[in-house]
Amino acid sequence: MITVKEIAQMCNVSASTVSNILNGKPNVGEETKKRVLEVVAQTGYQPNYFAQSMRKQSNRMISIIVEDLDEFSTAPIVEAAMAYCDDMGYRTILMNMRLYDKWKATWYDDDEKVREVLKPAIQELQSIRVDGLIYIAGHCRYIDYFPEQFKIPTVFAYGLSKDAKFPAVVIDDEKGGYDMGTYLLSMGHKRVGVIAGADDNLHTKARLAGFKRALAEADIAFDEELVRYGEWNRESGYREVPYLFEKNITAIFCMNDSMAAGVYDFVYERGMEVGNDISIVGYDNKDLSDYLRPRLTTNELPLKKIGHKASEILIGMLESNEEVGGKADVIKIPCEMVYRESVLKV
Amino acid sequence: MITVKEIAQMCNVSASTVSNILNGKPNVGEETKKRVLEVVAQTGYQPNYFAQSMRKQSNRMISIIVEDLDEFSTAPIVEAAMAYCDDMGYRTILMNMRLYDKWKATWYDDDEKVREVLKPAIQELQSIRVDGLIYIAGHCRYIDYFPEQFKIPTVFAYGLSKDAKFPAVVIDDEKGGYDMGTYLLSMGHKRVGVIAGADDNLHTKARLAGFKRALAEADIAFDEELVRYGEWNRESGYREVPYLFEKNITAIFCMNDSMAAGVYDFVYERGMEVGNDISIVGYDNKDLSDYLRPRLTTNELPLKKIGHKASEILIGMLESNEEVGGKADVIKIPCEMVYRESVLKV
DNA sequence: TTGTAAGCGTTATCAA
DNA sequence: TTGATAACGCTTACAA
Repeated sequence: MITVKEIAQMCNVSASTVSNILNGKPNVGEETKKRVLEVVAQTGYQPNYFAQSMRKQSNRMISIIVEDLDEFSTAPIVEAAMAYCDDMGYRTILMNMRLYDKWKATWYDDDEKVREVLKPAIQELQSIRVDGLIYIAGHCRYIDYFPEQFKIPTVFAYGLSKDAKFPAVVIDDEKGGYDMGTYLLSMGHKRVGVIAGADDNLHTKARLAGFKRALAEADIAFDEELVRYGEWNRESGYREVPYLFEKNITAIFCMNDSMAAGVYDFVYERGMEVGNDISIVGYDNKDLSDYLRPRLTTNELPLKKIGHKASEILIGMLESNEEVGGKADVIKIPCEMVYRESVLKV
Repeated sequence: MITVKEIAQMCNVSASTVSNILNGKPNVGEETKKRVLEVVAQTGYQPNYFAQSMRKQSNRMISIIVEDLDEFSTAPIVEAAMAYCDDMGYRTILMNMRLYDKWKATWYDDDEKVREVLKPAIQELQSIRVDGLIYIAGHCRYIDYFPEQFKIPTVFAYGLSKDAKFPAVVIDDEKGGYDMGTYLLSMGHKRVGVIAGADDNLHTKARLAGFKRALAEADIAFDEELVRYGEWNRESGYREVPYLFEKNITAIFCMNDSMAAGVYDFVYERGMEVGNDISIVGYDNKDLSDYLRPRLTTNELPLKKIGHKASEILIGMLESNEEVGGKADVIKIPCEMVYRESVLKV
């Protein structure tokens, strides 16, 4: 690989002159400048990034750690985060823990498993001397994998930090649940069943809280009997919906699109029609929601916004250089309702 | 940040001794070794990666350039490639050109646009002194964006290099078209319409060629009139299918799942039933194919395998250190048929 | 068994 | 306006 020294020799100047020119320093002769730039262009010379950052003691590098790149919510967040970092002149380095790929859902309750994978990743971060870290969770929860002494400026995205000193950017699930509730109410549905996710899940709790708030505002009593808990997948939607049908409901709020699809399966099997005999809404606005028939009304996850905001906060921290004292912010980004044809006005 | 020097001082030894211990060199006293390792553990010292690779003149780093991380086929390829690189002890650095995000489909015919984005990425590669590159295309075609003098060992994935010196790993589209053809024939369909992608697209051409081969083997004449060309999206499936219905076909081979979904839309509107009045197959096995009703028979893209193979080839090149002479291999990975309920046996 | 010194490629400082 | 020199943190050859 060609170096400054060689460029310098070829131009009959010193290495420092070449460096000065390349770094746009003032006080360089027009003549030499032209000559050097020409040679640089000809040779395709690129300064060695390692040498540069070692010397400068700064590398404008941000690491993005994801729990699984293949999880549906992750790639858009990453894409948006990278876009912003790029624009701000930061390099990004993506580390993929492949948690789902390795263990399906069995790591959820096993912090030790995650710590084991995260440890080498963190070591690498420290070894690379990244300026900051964006940790992108696969699903929302309190995350507590980082060692006490972890000091790299970090922002959490799509998940929360147990350690309150780290900022986090998450979905506004409460508002999402509230919006769904008000919408169903506005369409005249008074007995609304809910197929929630796991009952101790943060998404579940917040969406349910918002839903209750909507009911309360309309002076409708919340009935715990109308809530069933699934595992976010199609099968559990299919499995739980019969219990709801026994309760005389006219609409079902599924807390994600996959479970809604399971409900569609059941409704179809019974020869009924969604958006007619029963109204259904989902959550996420995954691709599939537009292919169900009738198309599913749902609440779109603001994934790109989350990625953007997280990197914005991180870079803000890096550039302001303020000591992160005490409790950091938790930013909640609202979802956006997508109205389609799965809800009947009654 | 703590350095070897400081560790050395704390242990009353020299920096080289610390380095030797950390790098598992022989001829170090058990006693000092223990002491040093202890201090290293206590301080959480991590060697500076930049200093290391500068000194060692090697960094075991592979870059992955993607045209768009958000394109459905990309993340799985990346995930698999990263997994293999990890296992082999290579760091990966992902660069996302965000071509679709920036320009939708308008860059397809505009090589200059792409070169403009690729150029800084390549400069960065060279600046980081990566050992190798995996270029992941957003869709299959001949790629010709790299400068003449580009010398970094490179493998293409999901796309081909115009410059024959670079190996490529792509889908075996010809076999995919053939498999679809034989399957439909085996189900008794003799007049099969085709909704293809853009007519100059490599996927289109190869899948059509395979399809023709299947027909030929069954002694059925290929009828150009039964082929319509779309733009890979739902709308074009919907738009093109009426022409096919005029031709008395009993089945339709859609060259991707999205166009198949458009055909479903049309069939549904006409009050007919897929898998009964008309048989339909797709291609890709995107999520949506499992949510259409009836579930869509399709051909699964071997994305993980492509990512794995591409990195395997690249690392093979790096470790064998052979000069890449002349023409490189193009590896074709077969798709896997996914049989569901959208085809009627006649 | 351990330590000294040199060098990887760059840039900042300071002197010419 | 330019150049010599030192330093970033690490590893390695060689000397002790």
